[in-house]
Amino acid sequence: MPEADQDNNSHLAMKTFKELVLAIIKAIPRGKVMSYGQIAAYAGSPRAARQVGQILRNTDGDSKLPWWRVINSQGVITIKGNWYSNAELQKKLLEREHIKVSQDFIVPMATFRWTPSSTQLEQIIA
DNA sequence: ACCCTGACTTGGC
DNA sequence: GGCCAAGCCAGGG
Repeated sequence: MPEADQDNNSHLAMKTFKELVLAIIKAIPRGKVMSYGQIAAYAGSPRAARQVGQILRNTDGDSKLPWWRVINSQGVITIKGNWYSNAELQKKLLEREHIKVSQDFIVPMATFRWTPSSTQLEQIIA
C-alpha cells in the first residue's frame, strides 16, 4: 500500500502506542525476554522506552500480562523499593521458565532475548 | 497548550 | 565493569 498510509490512515483503526506495547508484551513467549527499548521500537517509537515502563506500572494487576519478561537493555531487573516493584518475585517467575538470573538480578540478554519475526509482528500489530 | 514525571537508553569518562 | 549527564517522548495534571 504505497499511497494512503503514513498519518492519514485514521480509517484503519490505528492502535495506540499503549495498545501496541501491551499486545507485544503479551506475545513474548515463555522462556524469552524483551527490553523496554526493544518493545518501544516494535511499537513504532524507538526512543520511548520509558513509556513502556510507565505503562507496566499502571497496568500492574493484569494477570494476563507477562510483565516479568520485560527487563532493561542491560539485562537487569529493575530494583526499586517501591510498591510496584518486586525483583525477587520477578526473578522467581523468570527462573520458573528456565531463564537464568544471577544473584544480582541480571539476565544474559544475548541468550534469552526474543526477536519476533515479521510475520509474528504483523499479527501482533494487526 | 504547557509543564512535569519517569519499570529507559546511550555515550563518555 | 561502574557511574554520570543528557536525551527521549507518551501520559497525566
